[in-house]
Amino acid sequence: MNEIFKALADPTRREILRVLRERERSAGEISELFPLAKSTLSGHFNVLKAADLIEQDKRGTTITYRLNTSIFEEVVTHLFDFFGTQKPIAQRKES
Amino acid sequence: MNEIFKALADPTRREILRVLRERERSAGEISELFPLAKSTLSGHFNVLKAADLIEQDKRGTTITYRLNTSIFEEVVTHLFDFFGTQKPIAQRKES
DNA sequence: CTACTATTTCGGTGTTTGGCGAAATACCAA
DNA sequence: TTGGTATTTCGCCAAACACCGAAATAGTAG
Repeated sequence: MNEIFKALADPTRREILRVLRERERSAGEISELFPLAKSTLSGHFNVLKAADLIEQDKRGTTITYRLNTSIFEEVVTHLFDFFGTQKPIAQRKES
Repeated sequence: MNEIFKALADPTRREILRVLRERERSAGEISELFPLAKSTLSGHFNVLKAADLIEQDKRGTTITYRLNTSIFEEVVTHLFDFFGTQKPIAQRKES
């Protein structure tokens, strides 16, 4: 969960997710949309992958990235954990 | 929005939010729950305040923090913007 | 005013992060 | 194998971040 929030903290990575929302794209296609070095983008892909926010699949020398939408529910669930206005879901024993 | 995600990126800050979810607390009370210097926590409060995730109110020399739950909807809306599985909300002219 | 308590601000330190270009890897085609 | 394209990994650097303790601020009580 920590990795997800860390990944979402960077505006470039959020924009990558937005771009992938429309359709999957190769690393090269994505890099054309950003004024950043490919190596920099590659680093962002790694962070997003580690957070399980994107998935990759490779054909030939081309790597295609696609959004992992299933993670979305997890994030929302945790947000409820901070902000949910109803009574605690369960009594946490302390903290 | 950027400030919100940045604020949520740190585990200590997320834990502060969780603690404030139960009830509002003074800076001093919060600091007892964490193995960190008060000055460090104070820095975290500033970040959370800047992101509008918490509100403060001061009586005498005691400052009480409380969760701003209304921001929650905003965050979820933006998450939909990344992950929402339905058709694009609106055609963004480019990117 | 002095003393005390609650909290923040300041200056510093070590670590993490985002950026780059160059080199490495991987695959395909000639 | 040589060459070309797609992408990543590797140093490196500067900026941002989390943390601390000490000093400053602010309020209350004597």
